Amino acid sequence: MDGGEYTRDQHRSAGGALEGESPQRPRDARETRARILRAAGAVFAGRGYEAATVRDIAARAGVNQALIFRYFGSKKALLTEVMAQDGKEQVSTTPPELLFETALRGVLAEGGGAEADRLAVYLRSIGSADAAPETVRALGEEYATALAALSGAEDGTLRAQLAMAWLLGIGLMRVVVRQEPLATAEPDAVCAHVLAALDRLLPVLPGGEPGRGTGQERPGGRP
Amino acid sequence: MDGGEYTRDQHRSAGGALEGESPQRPRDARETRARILRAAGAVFAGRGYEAATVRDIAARAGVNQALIFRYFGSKKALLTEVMAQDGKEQVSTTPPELLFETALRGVLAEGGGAEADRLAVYLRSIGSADAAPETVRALGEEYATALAALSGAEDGTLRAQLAMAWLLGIGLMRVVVRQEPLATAEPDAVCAHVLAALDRLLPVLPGGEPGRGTGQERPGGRP
DNA sequence: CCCTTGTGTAAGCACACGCTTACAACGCTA
DNA sequence: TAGCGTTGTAAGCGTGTGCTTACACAAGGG
Repeated sequence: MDGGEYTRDQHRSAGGALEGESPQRPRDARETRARILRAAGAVFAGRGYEAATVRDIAARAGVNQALIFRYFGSKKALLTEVMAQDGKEQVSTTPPELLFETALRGVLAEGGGAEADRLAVYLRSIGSADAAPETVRALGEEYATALAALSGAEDGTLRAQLAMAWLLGIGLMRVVVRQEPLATAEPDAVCAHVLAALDRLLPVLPGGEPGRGTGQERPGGRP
Repeated sequence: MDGGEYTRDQHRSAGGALEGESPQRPRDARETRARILRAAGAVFAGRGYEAATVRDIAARAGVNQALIFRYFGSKKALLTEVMAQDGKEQVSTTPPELLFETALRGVLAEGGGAEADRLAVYLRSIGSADAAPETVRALGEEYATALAALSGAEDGTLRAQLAMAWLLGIGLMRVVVRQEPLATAEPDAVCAHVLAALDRLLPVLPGGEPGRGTGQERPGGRP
């Protein structure tokens, strides 16, 4: 399917420093590890955990597959490491009332940003691997508690998880089911609809009536 | 893991007509086919397509695995047939304005009803198998057009698909991620929240303010 | 009776997978 | 130079998979 990019020319790699870190060292374990991680992310995202093979990942990374086991121990451990990449960073660096919209826009962002890739890994691997559901649960818990905290309602956690479920579902429809018109709809349009609807669930989120484009109004408190 | 029910006593099967069709025929191809189909549904739902094995399904159905290939040709064809079971029936037999709530309640229904099983098959197999996304897309199209028809809005299809995405996401959270409290929340409570929120998206759906239980109000037109 | 057709079974083929092993090339210090 | 730990490689082991083959019964027709 995909052409054979990344066929690294053994040692003496040319000049093209591709991560902004120590360009052109011939036997660099850190670089190799990172390369494997990146390749694994792409392959897991494109095919799901079960369908992805260690040989594929090794080939894409341009390394021998034995290295994968030296560096990560097992295929499952590799998946875990791929999914654990930052992730919870966003929760702690984004103000809670913007968390949902930020995440939504991340889901809606086009074309293999690292973030969309990670979501695809979740979605495509979620059915198997049992590492995936666990990670989704853990990450989801962080998002949910952050969102629940700012809704004063008694069932705030439920409400927050319902919102997250919508996020996941939208990602599923766009990334793996690819159903039109949702798959290629304008992020702004989707965002407006979702935020408007969620106004009933989590009243503190920004975003009022549908069709307004980016939500910027209603910046402050709730009654 | 699961106890070995279904260890059919070869020929001379006892009396218990279990499908309401031609009880107790010793070598009944139709019955065997149906048994395989049922077993496949259960195994695919519990483990996802890739992780499920033909041997598992055969054992659960109490038949030789070679029969599976005689009757269905391949594992993938079996998946397709399992997912194609009725499905679109619901769309044509349910009045559009109740379609969403009916589907939602199906998703929320506890414990392996055939419907929840089929949803689990979708969700757990959606990442791989590429038969699954296709079927979800096809089925989703039917739901979406039915829902879109009753919303007069120009972007009715988008709105309908967003609603379906929520459905899928809620199913994912409950069935495969199993995140609490959503996983074991009261169907009525979830339903009320979702319908209330969707009132902004698809105004013709029943269901107004949250916390009311089943919605019955606002039966008619939109402005 | 044999022959054919439909249903069920035991055994195994070919292959791709995750993972391991034995070894070579390199960079470094002495 | 030799010694040593690190990084990379080629080859293959064991296993489980989807799927096939060759055969055993049952029933009907000549």
